Amino acid sequence: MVTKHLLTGLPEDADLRRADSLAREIFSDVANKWAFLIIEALGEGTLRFSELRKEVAGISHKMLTQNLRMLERNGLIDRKVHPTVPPRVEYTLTEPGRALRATVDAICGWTHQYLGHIEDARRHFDT
Amino acid sequence: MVTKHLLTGLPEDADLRRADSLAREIFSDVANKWAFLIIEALGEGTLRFSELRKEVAGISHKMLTQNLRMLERNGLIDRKVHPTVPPRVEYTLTEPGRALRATVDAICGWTHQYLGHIEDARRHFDT
DNA sequence: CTGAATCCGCGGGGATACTG
DNA sequence: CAGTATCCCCGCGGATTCAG
Repeated sequence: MVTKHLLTGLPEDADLRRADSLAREIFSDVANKWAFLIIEALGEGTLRFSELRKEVAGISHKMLTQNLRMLERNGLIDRKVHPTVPPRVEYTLTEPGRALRATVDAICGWTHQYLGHIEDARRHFDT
Repeated sequence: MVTKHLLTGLPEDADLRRADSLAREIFSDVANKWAFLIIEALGEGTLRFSELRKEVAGISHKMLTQNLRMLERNGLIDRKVHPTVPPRVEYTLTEPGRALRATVDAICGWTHQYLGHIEDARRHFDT
């Protein structure tokens, strides 16, 4: 089955192996907290660079640009430059980006839902 | 609204702020590729340390133990030690862990679904 | 304001050796 | 086999500077 091997297994077929390695690469790109937080911050709206910087608490200038480039390259966000001075650049989620945001939302929901369980588990573990 | 501030914002209320910082911490722990790949590998079943090592391609001994400890501490996996020699340790997802796995599955599905879009976006970007 | 480039310190993470 | 501890190096990522 394909899904079984999509990210962790070792498919025999050359095509599957190629698709798998690509999926792995995308997964490694996208499955990091900064990318998720940026996607979450964008939501349904549009934000400028400096707004994102404020919205995503704790992110550095460099990490923000780096992740924005990555997300743009993978087609998750749309980057619109207004040729004004000073420049104004607006970022928006594309359709694939919004689709991924749904799953990031799910993770946020999960975190929210299990906060109590996790606190308990931690207290129990730290002894 | 709570969810708006759950991960990115700055709530005014002290309780919310505390919950938020905790949520952030959990999010930072859990939202990394190795944790996801381990969760995905465990799936519905039970795996030993050495089996996980094989299943999660490319993970090092150290990263595996480190992430397993973290996941155990947060109550996402159950660690069962069989007092035999040689030792036998089995890992299984707990209920919260399985709940999170559903969302990780969603990300895998997303990756699969948008592979084509992403390839195209990349080709277009790399010019 | 956005963002590329450079410098650099610190810690992530690999390899290895050792215990139970 | 599972897990901890130690060493060590490379690269992530922060701070700063310069450009458009």
